[in-house]
Amino acid sequence: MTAPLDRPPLAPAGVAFVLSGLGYHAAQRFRERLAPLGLAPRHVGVLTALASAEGMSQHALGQHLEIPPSRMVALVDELEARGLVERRRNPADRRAYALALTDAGRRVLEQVAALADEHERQLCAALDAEERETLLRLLRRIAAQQGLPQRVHPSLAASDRAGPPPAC
Amino acid sequence: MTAPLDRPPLAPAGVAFVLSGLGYHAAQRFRERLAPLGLAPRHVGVLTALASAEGMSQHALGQHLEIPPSRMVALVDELEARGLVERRRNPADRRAYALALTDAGRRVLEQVAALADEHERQLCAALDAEERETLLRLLRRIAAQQGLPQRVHPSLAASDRAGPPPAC
DNA sequence: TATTGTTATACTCTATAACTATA
DNA sequence: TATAGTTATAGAGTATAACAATA
Repeated sequence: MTAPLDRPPLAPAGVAFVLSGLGYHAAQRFRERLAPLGLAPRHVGVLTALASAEGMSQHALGQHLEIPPSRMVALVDELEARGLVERRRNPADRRAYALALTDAGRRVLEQVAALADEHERQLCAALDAEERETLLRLLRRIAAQQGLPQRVHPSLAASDRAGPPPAC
Repeated sequence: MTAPLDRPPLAPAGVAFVLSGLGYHAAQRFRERLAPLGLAPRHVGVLTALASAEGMSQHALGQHLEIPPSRMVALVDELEARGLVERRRNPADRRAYALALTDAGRRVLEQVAALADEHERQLCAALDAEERETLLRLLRRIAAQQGLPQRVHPSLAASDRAGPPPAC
């Protein structure tokens, strides 16, 4: 038996709500840390994927990350303008580029890794090492069951977000 | 001592990354469940807050949720157009409205609650009841330490997100 | 005829600033 | 002079579709 309240009985926030709010918060803080490098989280997504797949074409990388071609153009333009990525012509197929990280790109990725470590530490400050491990294990179980890829952030596939023109 | 890899040694995703990805995922799935009602998550944020603060002015509600006035206009316009919220003139101060949920608004909130329950269940399908409790406890500890409000979703204050015009 | 990358265009969401009316 | 709400405008980010070059 529950006691009557003087306000409408709001259900306490569940896992989904807290997860969503905390995930948003984590992403924003990461975005702020990244800003001084002139990068947004989506750029890190591309750089990181590229680090594991040098020489991949723009199209293939976009497919891996679920980023449509037209968006890849702008993204790679930006990274190339910052000197972090190179578009090399592929002699075997002159339609496609072979994308490559530059040395500057690799250095920036190291900076990003350091900054991500600090981000992780700050975000988890409330938990001890064992609790962090427990949390990570539970989160990974959910992520796996929900079909999320391990290293690709789902927000990169922004197609389902704000809603594009409704496919006239 | 770690064995050499044939690929660049990518650090495994930490709490921050998994949290952010899973939070995004949870938000998207919630958005999809909401779509048939003609609502977006932001509308639910406003409706929920209003349920605990009937008669509040548009401005005050906006401050509580950290939503700027001009955005509140559009948001309340949309909710009013759907017949979920009423703008009542406040005789004591004719500049301000007293916002109120309509009966339809209350019914929709009940539908949303049911749908959120199902969402919660589906999202946590990988965990048993005890694990869910553990997860929720850990997430709440982090949320509290990070200064997040308990019932207000941080994405409602979208000011820090994509970046508005840079305050010329 | 299919594929890689590009451009043109349109749409959503947002914030800032100027404005109206009340106080 | 300050406050509640509104409107006008501009910018960031995205997707679709038409297009060019190459296969």
